[in-house]
Amino acid sequence: MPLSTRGIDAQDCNDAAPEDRAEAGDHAWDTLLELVTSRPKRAPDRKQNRSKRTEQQILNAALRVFARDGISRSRIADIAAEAGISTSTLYEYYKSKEDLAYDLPNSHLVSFFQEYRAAVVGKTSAREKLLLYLSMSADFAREHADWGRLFYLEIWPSVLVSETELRHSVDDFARIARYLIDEGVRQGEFPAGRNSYETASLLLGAVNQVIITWLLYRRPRNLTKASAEMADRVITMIANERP
Amino acid sequence: MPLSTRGIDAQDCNDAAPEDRAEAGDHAWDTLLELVTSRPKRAPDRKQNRSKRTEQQILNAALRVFARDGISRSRIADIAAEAGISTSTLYEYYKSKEDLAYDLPNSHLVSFFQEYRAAVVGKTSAREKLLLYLSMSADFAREHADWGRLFYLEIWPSVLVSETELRHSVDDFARIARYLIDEGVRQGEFPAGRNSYETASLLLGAVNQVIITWLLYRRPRNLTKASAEMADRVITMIANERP
DNA sequence: AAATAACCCGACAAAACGTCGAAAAAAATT
DNA sequence: AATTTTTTTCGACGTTTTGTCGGGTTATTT
Repeated sequence: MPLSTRGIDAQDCNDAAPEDRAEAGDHAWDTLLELVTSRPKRAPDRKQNRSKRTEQQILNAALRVFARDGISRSRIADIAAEAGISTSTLYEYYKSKEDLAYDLPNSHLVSFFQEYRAAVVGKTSAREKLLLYLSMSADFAREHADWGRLFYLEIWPSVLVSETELRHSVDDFARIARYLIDEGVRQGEFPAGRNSYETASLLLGAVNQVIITWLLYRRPRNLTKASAEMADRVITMIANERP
Repeated sequence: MPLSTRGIDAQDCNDAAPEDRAEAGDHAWDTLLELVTSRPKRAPDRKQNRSKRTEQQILNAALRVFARDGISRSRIADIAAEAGISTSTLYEYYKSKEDLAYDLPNSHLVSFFQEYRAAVVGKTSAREKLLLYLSMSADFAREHADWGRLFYLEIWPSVLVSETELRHSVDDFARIARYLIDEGVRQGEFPAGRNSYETASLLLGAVNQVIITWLLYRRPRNLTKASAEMADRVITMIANERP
């Protein structure tokens, strides 16, 4: 649980000190990080502690079962049993399997953004920030492989994701990459003249491909090394690209 | 229906004329193309024409319904109704919805390989072949958008694909890219010293990302142009990479 | 044209999903 | 601390979807 309750304070500095130093106090960057780490949780309307515990049990159980069987083969009854509750209780918390599946990855995703936010402090160049971002995203999937399988292999590419709340967090994922690419161009680390949207697709597509292959086949063996290499390689290519 | 019945003749040239010209008559390349265009169809044991028609109706209906509702929300009964048959008849052909969903993309995929095989004749450099391959893959998804949604957004990344027959065709997809990269290195078009597996991930990941984004959001508007640009850009980067 | 094989469907069984009202537990009120 | 009220849980039950089976229909073979 990194960073915890930083929610409010970064936002209301909007009208406060408008620093003019170009490098260090990057306003838009802070705002973006604040945004992605504070997407509101759905349905926080439970009163008793017992409920929070039950909800957590459901989430843990669902993650295990989904990762093991895939969403389509998983049964609500199995998840409820694994969570130690009755199926009807589960329906008190989520109105359907789909609802559960598409809410589930949210908390992990926010955790990832929080971890990144904490780790990126001190990095100055856009290139460093970008490399860290991509490396950390792969490492996060490795450390939370059950979540990774669910998110990268079932949720992210799904047609259904565009109808859910999760969509915003997914969009944030690309938004950060795009922001850093633009920043790199402004600071002269990357050549100008390219569509940053396309460049972001290139970067994310390449790294995600490595992650997905690892999640499916556990190859290459060392994901941390492979993804960092890939990220570094592609970033270098982009930096050296003739405009 | 491109190329139609070229199945057999290319195979029995295995023991025939072993041409030594390095460029034109590339044996391994022909063999690979032959392999990917002739993956055996599952369950060809139907005798009557009536059955072939019924099976085709099922496939067409399933493609429409899956693309419209997503696999998980689609109902067998809907597909059967759309195909103009009873549900129990559908079960004569496919033992489950999953079975149907994972067999469905096969024929289109083979068609794509066949179209590519026909179009690549005459291209000599590995770079040209690779560019054509990636461009055509995007264009094929655009022309068969229903199939594209099913294949790229639901089947390919799925955990379940690794258990199905379709896996082989999916593997073929990457194998061709890898082959062409290796060929490019041999012919000096690309610098040596890189893992061709990694380079293939980079290429496919980048282009697929463009395709997926288009399938989900219809952006960028012109997929043909965007994917060709992306492919060309990445191939150029790889060609210019310092070893 | 009779026999055999292939194909199709209605009726039924099984499994999974989802709802509801009442019981149990916790919190609030008196 | 007994009560009322609110929150949470669960078993019983209805609905939807999946999957099976035997017999009837159509095509093919002899």
